[in-house]
Amino acid sequence: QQTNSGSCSSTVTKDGNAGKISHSSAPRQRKKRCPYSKFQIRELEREFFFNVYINKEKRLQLSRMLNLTDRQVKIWFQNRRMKEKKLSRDRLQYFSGNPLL
Amino acid sequence: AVMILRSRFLDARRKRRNFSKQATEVLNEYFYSHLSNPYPSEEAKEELAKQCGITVSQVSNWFGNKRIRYKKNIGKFQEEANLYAMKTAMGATQ
DNA sequence: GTCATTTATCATGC
DNA sequence: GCATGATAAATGAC
Repeated sequence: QQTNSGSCSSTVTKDGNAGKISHSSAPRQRKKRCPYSKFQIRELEREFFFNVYINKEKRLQLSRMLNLTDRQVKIWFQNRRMKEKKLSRDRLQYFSGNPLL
Repeated sequence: AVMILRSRFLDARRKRRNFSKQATEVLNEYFYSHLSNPYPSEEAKEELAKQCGITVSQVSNWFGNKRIRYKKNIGKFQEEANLYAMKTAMGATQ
């Protein structure tokens, strides 16, 4: 597929909320979903294979290497664990209807 | 042999198939009759899944997609909403 | 931490 | 060409 182009690059620009103290009706919007690159996914999956739970040090290390925030890495592991659980459920259901076992 | 089953499993997961007309009918009936709170409980999801011949996850997916797409363009679903409102009204008076 | 969601994106059907 | 189902980021309840 395509590699991530400019719109999602999380290079240095963090949340652009510098200076604005406009409280009350602050329309701070939800962060736009930005699909990760193949390289990012590969590295995340590699670490997930070693340990499903990642510690703080490796998380910081990974986030720097992949140009992601530690929050993003943390959430990726949470979602990945949920995905693994669902995969297990689906496998069980699929093979329990035993087609050819 | 194991590899074949594994690949078949992966393919079955990825290939999308539209639900049957009856299944969509059942889901829409529930959705529009609970339009003020279209969040079926876990038990309701299981019942819907059984009626539709699909999994609970598929029911959750359907409601997730339906809620966001309805909210995003209510006008497009107005006709459909009226249809099912009429349908449930007919069922209630008989 | 889990887990049901929201939202955008992907992949397919037709 | 969009409609539709499934999946991938992101949030929030608990």
